[in-house]
Amino acid sequence: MSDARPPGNGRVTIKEVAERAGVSRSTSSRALAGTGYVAEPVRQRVRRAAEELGYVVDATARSLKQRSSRIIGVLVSDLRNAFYADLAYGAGRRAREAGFTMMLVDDGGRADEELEAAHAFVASRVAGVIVTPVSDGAAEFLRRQHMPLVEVDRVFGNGDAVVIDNRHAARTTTEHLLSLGHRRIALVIDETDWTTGRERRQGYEDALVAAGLELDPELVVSAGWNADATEQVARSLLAGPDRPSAVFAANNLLAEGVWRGAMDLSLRLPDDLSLVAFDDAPWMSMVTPGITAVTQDATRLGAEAVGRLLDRIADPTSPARVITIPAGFQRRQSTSRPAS
Amino acid sequence: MSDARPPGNGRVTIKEVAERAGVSRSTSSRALAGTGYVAEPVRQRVRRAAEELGYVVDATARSLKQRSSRIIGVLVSDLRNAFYADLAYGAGRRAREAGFTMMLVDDGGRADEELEAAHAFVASRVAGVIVTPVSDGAAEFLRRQHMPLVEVDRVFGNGDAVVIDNRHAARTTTEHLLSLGHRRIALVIDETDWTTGRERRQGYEDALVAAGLELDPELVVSAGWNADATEQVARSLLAGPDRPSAVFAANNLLAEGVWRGAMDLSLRLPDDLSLVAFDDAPWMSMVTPGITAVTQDATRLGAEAVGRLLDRIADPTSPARVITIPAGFQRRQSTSRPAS
DNA sequence: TTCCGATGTGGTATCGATGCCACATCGGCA
DNA sequence: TGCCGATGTGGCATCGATACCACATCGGAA
Repeated sequence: MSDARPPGNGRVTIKEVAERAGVSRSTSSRALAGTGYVAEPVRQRVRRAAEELGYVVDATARSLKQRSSRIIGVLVSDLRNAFYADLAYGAGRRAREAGFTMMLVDDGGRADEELEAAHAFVASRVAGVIVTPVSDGAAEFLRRQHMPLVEVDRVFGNGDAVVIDNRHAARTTTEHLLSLGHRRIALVIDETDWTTGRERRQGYEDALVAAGLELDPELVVSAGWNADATEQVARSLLAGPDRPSAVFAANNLLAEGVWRGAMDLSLRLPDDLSLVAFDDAPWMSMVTPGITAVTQDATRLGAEAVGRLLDRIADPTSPARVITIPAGFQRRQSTSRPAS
Repeated sequence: MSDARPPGNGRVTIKEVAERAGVSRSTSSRALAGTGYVAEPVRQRVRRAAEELGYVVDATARSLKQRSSRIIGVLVSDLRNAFYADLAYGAGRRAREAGFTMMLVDDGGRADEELEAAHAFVASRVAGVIVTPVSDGAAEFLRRQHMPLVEVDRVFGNGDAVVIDNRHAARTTTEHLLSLGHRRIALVIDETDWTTGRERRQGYEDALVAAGLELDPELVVSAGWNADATEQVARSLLAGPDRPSAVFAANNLLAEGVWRGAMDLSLRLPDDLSLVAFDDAPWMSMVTPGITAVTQDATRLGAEAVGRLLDRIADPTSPARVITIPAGFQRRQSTSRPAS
């Protein structure tokens, strides 16, 4: 308990613990790390000595010797977005359960910062990395460095990944609108270069095609990265007389933008417009009417990714796996049959 | 660029870089780290050799030798709460600007996990720690280990800290309600053992006392940790005939609970009840009517904390400082003069 | 010409933990 | 008595980067 700072520097080392416990350094190491044989009374003595001296193992020294740390790198696009925050939460919790700590970096959706973060992870000799990729640069770099890697939510490479069943969820959601009687259904989406967007768009098209409808390119609108920009896009989409009777927003930020745009135009949900969002957010259950949404368990996504990563670390040669997690569906009041 | 794995293990070391560049290890180290003299052409050559070999410095070895890493530990209570996520975002960004990486742990508001995380930080020899403390255990432990430390949002010790001006903000907020004509103003609060809650309560009382009102203990209601529990508490608070005409909810979760409780009872804002929240959240600007709120710049809070921490690391002996950040106020439609 | 300062060399120590090895004890069992 | 297995010792090497030292070089200034 007392803070002892015997030699030059300051921190207690295992050598002092060993001396205090009256054993050798080897034995202390075994007793503390729990590897190899140690008689119970000796283990007790060592542990007590460590406690009394306030000894804390030097993970940098241990990592150097063992050539890997007990740290997992997590790389997300935007912590301020609840989706990523939840994902990081799930990843961190699962990692801690397994005795790992999380090193978290927010790359702001920028490829250069993503690569820089990957570099930092390798430098820190993390045991593995979870990433919601924005380009293939980081993943490629990490693979070249033989770093265990799991992509989450989106996938660029052909390694391990954990994703939502985007296509299927988008299809059934679109079918929900169709079954209500909608025929002009707009899709507001950000980025179709990514698997996430591509799959969601594909699910949307699957449903329309299956219903025998023509695909109208004008109804697929791409919007930017924040709610403000989307609000503008939504206003022009919804302003005309031939506006769609329903909008499917492909993520929570887009949904917010569309919702605000609709408010600006004094459109009433669901009478004037049906709205459904991919990815639930707290506000969707609080506004009136509540917004129907596809729910993604981001926390689980993060946890599963870490789980897969731990398996990968344990067995570096097993074949790559893509884990698909089903999405949920939360029907609320923002969707109903079209007015006319 | 090509991945070279010459010797036994796998990773490229500085020795190989030195050989390829045709210089000594000392010189390579200086060239790459940018410390000490190196002639420009030599630096170029070394950098190029490192690039070609895909060399990445081993931070564990460097940290061991230098007895400190370029990592900052950040310890928050709940990443799923936007306040902490924003705070972590700000901290991470500021840290990265300074060339540090963030090691993030969510302790779930539990003292035991907090202590465990502090232990992990010390083990990793992080350069310093930011914490939103839930007990004094972790902070005390870190101080005993001579770990640079900054407390954020709440403060337990008497070291460095960065906090919101809670008392003043709570006072002016309460005065806002008083000036509208409210006399029975309830305060729904979680925890008054913490400085945050204590200060907010004090600000609330300051305003009432200054207005010459009696303090009614029945109007100060303590609620739990999540919105669901708060909802129940709010319902019993708001059910009676002598219910308060205004509620001041001391954080965003409490506000959500009170809001839901009011909805359950079909109370209309602001006619039947005025509601104001400490800590703005996205939904507050989206519901109708919008919720008046004290705004805290959590991102700035995190950034300032890291800034203070870096100063502390640079100068371990300077006196402790508490940095107070002003809160903002966002008037919306949930507050108006009482009905009768 | 001489000397200086800037630059670079190689070798060695260091950081703290761990792993390994040859060797020492010791109690108990055949 | 002899030998085994369990346990522990103490010394030394290792992980990779960095710090430091005594020396070497070399171009240019005095």
